[in-house]
Amino acid sequence: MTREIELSPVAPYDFMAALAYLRGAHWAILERMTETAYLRALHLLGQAVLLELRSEGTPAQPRLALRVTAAAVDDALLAAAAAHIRRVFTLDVDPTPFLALAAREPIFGAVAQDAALFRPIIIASPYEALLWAIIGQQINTTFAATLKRVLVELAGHTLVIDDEGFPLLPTPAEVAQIVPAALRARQFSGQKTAYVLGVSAAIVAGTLDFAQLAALPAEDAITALMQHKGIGRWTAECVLMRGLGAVDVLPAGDVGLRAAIGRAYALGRHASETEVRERATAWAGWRGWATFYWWRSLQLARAMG
DNA sequence: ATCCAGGCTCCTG
DNA sequence: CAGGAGCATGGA
Repeated sequence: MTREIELSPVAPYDFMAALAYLRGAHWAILERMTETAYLRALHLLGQAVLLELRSEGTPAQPRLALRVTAAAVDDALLAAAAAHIRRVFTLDVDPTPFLALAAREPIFGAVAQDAALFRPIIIASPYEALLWAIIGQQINTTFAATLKRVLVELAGHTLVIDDEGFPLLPTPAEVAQIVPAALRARQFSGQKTAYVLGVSAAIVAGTLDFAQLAALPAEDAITALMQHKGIGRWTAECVLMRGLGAVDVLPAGDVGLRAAIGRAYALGRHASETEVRERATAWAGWRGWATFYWWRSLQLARAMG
């Protein structure tokens, strides 16, 4: 069964720019981008659902059409799907104050050049953001994408719609049941194996609860996340920023962020964590958004070869 | 081959 | 409390 709903982003909004970003994002292995559409299968309200998003407007007058396909699509599911897409694509956030910050500084202004048309994209769930952060610890993002695929292959299911298969991220319960040796045999280190299985079991047990964390001030949520083995400050900050959409969380120790800033400001080396924090005072209130555009500058550099 | 990747834990001093 | 080893693998 398929139903459709229309979404109106805060204008202006360029959906094609969002698609282009997603095509080059290593973490986006469950998303399928065609010329004009974004497709993604996920669990919503306990159901496996396929979302298909395409543009029906212009950047100046943006309108997006969302098709929701599942065994049964009631009003609640349709509303949940719309809310999900609005959150993931930050359709409801007015970027005006951020644009004012970016315009004050030529170098960052260039990095965030198209922020007027294209806003940060959030990972589909806090759990997926947490998996991506743990997997990505200390390894390059290409290899991290390989490991994420392994997790999906080992424990995930496939949603089949009209003879087409769409991979689903395994649930915490499904991941928690993976035998450690299976991950070790597929290039996971012993530590990553323990961390991924441990946090998944904690979610099943209820000792790690994203709904509770989302209600806390960012710094409290970071502290709470860091109580779990395998979650340091960087991982906690990534979960808030990429999974919960925290607009002002800055992973100042991040190697990629330090590299991007070092290069943009011609330091001839990585910026130090302290230097990142100092620069970031200029983006106060929007440091999470700033990080998104810095990271994307690395993605664009990669695409240039 | 060597160094570095969108780090974390544990152990020293 | 700061600093460093070990983890495991791939890409440049």
